[in-house]
Amino acid sequence: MCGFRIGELSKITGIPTATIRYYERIGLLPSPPRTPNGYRSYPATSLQRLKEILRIKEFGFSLNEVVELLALPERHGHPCREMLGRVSNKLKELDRRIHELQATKEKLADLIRFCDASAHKCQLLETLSPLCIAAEVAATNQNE
Amino acid sequence: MCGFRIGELSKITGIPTATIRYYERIGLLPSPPRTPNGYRSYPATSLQRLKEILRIKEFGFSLNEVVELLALPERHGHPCREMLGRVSNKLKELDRRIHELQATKEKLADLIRFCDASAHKCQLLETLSPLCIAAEVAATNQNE
DNA sequence: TCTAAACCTTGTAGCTGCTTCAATGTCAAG
DNA sequence: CTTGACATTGAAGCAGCTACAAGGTTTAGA
Repeated sequence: MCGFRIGELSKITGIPTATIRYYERIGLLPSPPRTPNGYRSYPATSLQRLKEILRIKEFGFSLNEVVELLALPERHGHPCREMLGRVSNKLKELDRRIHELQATKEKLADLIRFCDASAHKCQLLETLSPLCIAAEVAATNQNE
Repeated sequence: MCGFRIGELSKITGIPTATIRYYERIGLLPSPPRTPNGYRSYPATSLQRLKEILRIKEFGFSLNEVVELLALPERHGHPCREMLGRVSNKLKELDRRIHELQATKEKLADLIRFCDASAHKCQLLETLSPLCIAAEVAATNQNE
């Protein structure tokens, strides 16, 4: 009848104990009963819950979204339809973020290409830093 | 000789006044002199500085990294080499994050495909939520 | 029996990059 | 003289943890 201690749960799931307590604090994981000495004593359902949380997080959902998704079947009349909507929205959001990062990455890559091309002037410093010392740049380019 | 007021700087750069004050607080933007009534009176160099900050941020650098990059020419003996190193690291970091997001996105897309394929069972709910109500799922799939 | 280690507890503060709020002060126009 | 648009400060809030500090408990070993 003795449940898991927080450290055991942590070892099984790989979630740090501080994080498990944090999940409890924000209402993501129900407060477990305590042993007489005050230690948390988790039932097997807590382990299940933590695994579900991990799984949903892997799909890119925030903790708030995890709370909502886990509550869907109870709260919502049409959980699957609702779920599908949320998943497609998340997919679009991931797409947006990927495109943003790619745009940023290409700008940065361009910067490096320009820097290599113009050996007499460091485009990196020119663009990212206001005070480019030309001599230093030349020396650096020789060394590379 | 009267400099910019914070609101003017904000309009020019598009950075909210609260954010400009925040940049000052964290040492990213030097504290400007004050007018007799206590208002900040920014010289033109502050405007330049804010524009530089914006530019570097656009390349995916954090504010801490912005501080470091802007200080490179003064602090470092070989600013261009150093800059090149930081830029390549940032490029790798962006790449990592893009791949992570793409992996997440593909997992999510797979989930949707499975859900569509198996009309009798909602894979979304099965995977993301522990209590899948089969009847509800069937009804939802009909409605779509 | 004593001690040291490995647990557990709580509360608090830190991280990033802001945003928002409250309470107040200043200044120009109508 | 009031109204509105500006400015000031300090503090709190967001996400998702992480890392303390200062203590209590339990267990193994000498």
